[in-house]
Amino acid sequence: MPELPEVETVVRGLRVSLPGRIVGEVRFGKTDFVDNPDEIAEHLPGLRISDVTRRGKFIFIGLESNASGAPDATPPAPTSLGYLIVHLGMTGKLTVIHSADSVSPHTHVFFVLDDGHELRYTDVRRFGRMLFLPESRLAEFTRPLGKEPLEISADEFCQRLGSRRARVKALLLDQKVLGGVGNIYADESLFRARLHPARIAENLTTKQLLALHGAIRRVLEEAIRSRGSSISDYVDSEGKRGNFQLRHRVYQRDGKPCFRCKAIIRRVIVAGRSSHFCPRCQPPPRKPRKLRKNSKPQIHTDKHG
DNA sequence: AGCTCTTCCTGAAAGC
DNA sequence: TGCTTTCAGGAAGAGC
Repeated sequence: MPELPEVETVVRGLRVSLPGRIVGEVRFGKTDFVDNPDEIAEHLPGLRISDVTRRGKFIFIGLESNASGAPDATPPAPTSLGYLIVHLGMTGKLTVIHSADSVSPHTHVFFVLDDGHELRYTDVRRFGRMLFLPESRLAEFTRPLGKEPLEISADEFCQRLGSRRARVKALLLDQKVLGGVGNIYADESLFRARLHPARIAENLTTKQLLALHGAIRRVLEEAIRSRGSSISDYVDSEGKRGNFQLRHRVYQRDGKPCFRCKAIIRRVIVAGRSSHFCPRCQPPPRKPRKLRKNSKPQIHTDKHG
């Protein structure tokens, strides 16, 4: 499943071949995962791809006017007209291949390019999403998105999570809090920070939050260097698999011994997701005492000093 | 505010 | 062998 490192790997690959290309015909198979297929088919042909960027798990393919049409006059500066935005969901793939190459099953969108290639979107389960976003609505689209995990400062990370009463894993998965962390990297980060996924964020010490902030950074950076994790059938824009799955410490290792302490890795459901952890390295939160009618309200000591 | 449940979809794996 | 059932999961929405 593509998370930040996989999406980043795809984006870096697309960045090699897409910028400068002019979009030609757009063809669709199924469109139930596309917000505005008619707009895409109508507006994209003739536009030039300016760049490819990432926000969280979203891929932004920048589109500008093709200013090279007039042979005589000085071409006007290209203006950004908007973005083709793609979320790969669980099984989405974006690949650039020759138009003559065979079409893999479940390929639902074809963007013909001006150099004999096509940008194709393939998605078995169609949990992905695609839309054309005009420049004028960029802010509206990005406003609710969470901070980039590789850019958020330690201070802001501690503030964002430390004030929340939810389980820490639920917050890591919440794309309005952090953009790009999914189930794999949430589990791997929590293991490295030695925090149980069901810990309540508010109850973590500043030291623990800082450890988590650092763990997320290290895990994501290491995974990007490994070109992502290939669980099931993830491949990048050139069809190549990643390698980070070989370095997972807990994800999908339930029943196997912890690399650090040899305890058996366990799997539980937290925040509706399979969560893998070492019961010794990541001790569970203390069972909250059953509240009695006349029990005093619990006072948390201020951990921020 | 935050939890659980449901929905979307398909293929893999388990069950019979 | 072959059919049926179950499960997985990112995100959004409903209901509690």
